[in-house]
Amino acid sequence: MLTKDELPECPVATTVQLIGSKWKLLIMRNLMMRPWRFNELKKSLEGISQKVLTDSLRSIEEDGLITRTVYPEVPPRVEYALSDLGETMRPILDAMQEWGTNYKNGTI
Amino acid sequence: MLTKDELPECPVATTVQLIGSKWKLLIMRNLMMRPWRFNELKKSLEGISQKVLTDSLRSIEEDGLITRTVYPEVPPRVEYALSDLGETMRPILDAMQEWGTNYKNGTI
DNA sequence: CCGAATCCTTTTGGATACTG
DNA sequence: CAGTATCCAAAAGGATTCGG
Repeated sequence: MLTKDELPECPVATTVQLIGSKWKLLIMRNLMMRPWRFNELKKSLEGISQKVLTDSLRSIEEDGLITRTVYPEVPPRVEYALSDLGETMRPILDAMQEWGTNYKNGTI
Repeated sequence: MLTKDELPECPVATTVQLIGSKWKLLIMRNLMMRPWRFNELKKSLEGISQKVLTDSLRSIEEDGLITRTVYPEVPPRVEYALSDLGETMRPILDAMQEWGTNYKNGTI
């Protein structure tokens, strides 16, 4: 979570600070559907390395956007899910999804 | 402008490909208000270097999101403005602005 | 004023090997 | 399965200089 003195003046800049990068946005897009396991995310996000995925997940977890649940099984199972805060970002992802759809359609 | 075979399947990925980076989003946020001059943008975007600003502007210009107009004066004046396509991204930036506002307010 | 070009540092990220 | 650790290559980014 960002502390108060790290928050930029502009609200957009605040948002950008949390999810203004390629992989974080794509991870959030996935988690908008349902919880995902680590390797599931890795397969889905074509081209991402394990390191980058781990780092990205840690970062947005620290920012309180997602939760990480470890199920003590063998083999281990770890699930990533949206937090309540992360859920509030849905309108942003929806807007991006709609724009991308129209763009590909040639509607715009 | 992206060609058809460069477009990813997911609409969000398409959008991310165009504006999924810190500075591009902040540039678009500014241009949502009105056209801006180069040095004006540079002053507004605290911490950006001339090179990064130039590169970012070229990139989103090539993608058709903004226009670049050179006024043949002395000293030269160059204005960057939203294209019609760029204008259609307003809902995305609006969603980010609203989220950032609520986040800073502690409303969420 | 608005860059392009160059050089150089810093950061990011991929590959691999290893672990509970 | 879900990581961590290490090393190294690639890319991004800063500083500076120069030009129309």
